[in-house]
Amino acid sequence: VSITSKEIAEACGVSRGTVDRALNNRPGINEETRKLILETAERLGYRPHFLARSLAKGKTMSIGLVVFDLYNRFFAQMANAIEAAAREHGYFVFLTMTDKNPQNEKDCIAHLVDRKVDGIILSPVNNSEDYHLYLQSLNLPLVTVGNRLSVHFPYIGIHDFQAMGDATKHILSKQYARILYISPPLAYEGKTNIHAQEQRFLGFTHTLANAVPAMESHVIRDTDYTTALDKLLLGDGKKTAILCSSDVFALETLRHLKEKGFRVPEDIGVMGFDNIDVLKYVEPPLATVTYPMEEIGRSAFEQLLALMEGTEKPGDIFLDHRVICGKSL
Amino acid sequence: VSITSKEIAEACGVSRGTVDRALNNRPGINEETRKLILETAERLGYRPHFLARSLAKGKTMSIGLVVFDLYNRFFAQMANAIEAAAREHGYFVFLTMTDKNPQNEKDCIAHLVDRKVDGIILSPVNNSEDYHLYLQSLNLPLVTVGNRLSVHFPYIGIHDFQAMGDATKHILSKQYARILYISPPLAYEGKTNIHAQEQRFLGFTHTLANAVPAMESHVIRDTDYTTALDKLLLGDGKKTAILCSSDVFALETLRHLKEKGFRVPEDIGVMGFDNIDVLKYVEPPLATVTYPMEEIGRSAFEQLLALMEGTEKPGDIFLDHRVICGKSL
DNA sequence: ATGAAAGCGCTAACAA
DNA sequence: TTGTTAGCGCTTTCAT
Repeated sequence: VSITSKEIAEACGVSRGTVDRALNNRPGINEETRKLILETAERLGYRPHFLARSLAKGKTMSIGLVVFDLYNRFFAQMANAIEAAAREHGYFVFLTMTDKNPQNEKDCIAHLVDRKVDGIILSPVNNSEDYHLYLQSLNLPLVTVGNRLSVHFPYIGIHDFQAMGDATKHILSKQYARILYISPPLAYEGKTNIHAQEQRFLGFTHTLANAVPAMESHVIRDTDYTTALDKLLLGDGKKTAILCSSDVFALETLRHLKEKGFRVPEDIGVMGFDNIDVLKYVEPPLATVTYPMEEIGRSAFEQLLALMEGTEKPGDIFLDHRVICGKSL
Repeated sequence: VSITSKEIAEACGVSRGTVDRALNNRPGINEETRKLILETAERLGYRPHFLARSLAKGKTMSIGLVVFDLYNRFFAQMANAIEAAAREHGYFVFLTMTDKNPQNEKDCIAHLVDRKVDGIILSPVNNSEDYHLYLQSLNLPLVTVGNRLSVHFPYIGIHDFQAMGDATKHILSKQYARILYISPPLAYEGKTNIHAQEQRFLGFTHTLANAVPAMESHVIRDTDYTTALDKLLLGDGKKTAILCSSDVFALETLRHLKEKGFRVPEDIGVMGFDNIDVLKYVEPPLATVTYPMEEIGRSAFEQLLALMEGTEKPGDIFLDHRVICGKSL
């Protein structure tokens, strides 16, 4: 049904080689013939066959994106930026999702490799030694986001350690008597990749350890963290701030506190992390840490591009973060 | 670097044809040879070359997804569901975004066609007569979501007309003296596809026209709708309900009202539409209309699959919606 | 049951 | 400047 370069060749009375030269403006061809060929191609509505070209050149001009899911605002926004950057450069994006399931991630990667993508942007949930040996063995340009995997793959993100440290300092600067840190359960510790969350946690403990004067603190990593929270809030009327390792926890905490009749910030302070876009509709404005999600996406693609083109040796990129005060502290 | 079927053939001392028969369990091959070939393939770590297969078979096992962007919760959730459904069936998804720009949409479609996707799920922003003639001329399986395009392409969604009618009735059943309808500006009317929004609007006006007793109403379609809103809320103390054509408007309205010192629902009622997932963190719980976004995604893929496989004649699918009362009315 | 050969549509190296 | 040829890796038809 569709026009091939061979038909153009016949229509112009030249060879396919010549047609190819004209179509891809390669040297070694008469201007006249080139014009003729280009015109006929136009007239016939010629469209190059991508698969055939890819097969011949060994490049597909497509990349794979592997994320947890798109319910997560971070991934949705980042994917958005990646797609935009990619298409600007002629690349298309295969979207795949793992639902945080390590096996799914392996399958996704395997499929993307089978489809001969030119590169992969991965938000890893896997973490084992074997795993990144496997990835290296693929010999495929790959950059990571969301969670660090190993020094062998560029990582684009922020300094989570410092960022959470800054958040902690921000709370320390206020008049609180104790601080609770809420973080996802570590049930999967060691099994799945939670590098970013770990860094945040370390940033918190490190900053707190050096705080003068020292401040009382508790860490909640239970799956059912609201129950754990209730227990801690019972009894003494110590002025408490709750620092959450991500906005989603902070929002749920906020909701939970309201239900329990606590006022924020009068009775209890709450701070999140990520500055997801829905915060603008939440009352009171949540204190949080912001960073450019779109830019992470864009940079990730650009680093991948550098790897794919082999022009420069790409490394990690750390973007700036900033504390947003809000009115919840 | 990678093993081809030819190498397997040589290793087994058979022809490529035989290898193919074994690999794709086709009839006409000795069980012994098949086993031998399968084992060698396994041993050598053979992986079929997707591009080559696609080129030969004319099928790529990939589909294109064309949406506005992923900031929109509807698209993010739907894309999530589509990817899951697709991969379950062995299809991969090319993600492309239009930013509501008609030209971008055309480019996206053109690129997807060039890449020989087997089908497309489109959330159209274009609307012209020429346009769907063009799409038809592609002769490619295509289903639409988000906005209806033409009767020639299956549409998966809800009955927006009835749904907004139900929302209107819900408000009518409460003790309000007037109702304001907030909808996106119609600056683009006729230029871009706003079918869903139109249906909602019609559902509103139709229901209101038949209301007994009649109720005062105003429609706000200004770009700067908060200013328009302020004007209407000045003066008479008529008990007012604000019905928004989507949750995002409702959330912004909510925020605006709070700033102005209005209490919701005591002073003014607010209702949204879509039940986006962030509503669970908003205070007061917003009255809205809910419908299964994931199911739309899944159904869209299934309809597309039916089209691609040519098994059955797919048609439109309308999923159920439901009013959620919330506490904002 | 197996092999041979012709494609799918494009690219690239080598001749002319 | 142009044509020829040999791939890219897999599928499929037709012989054997």
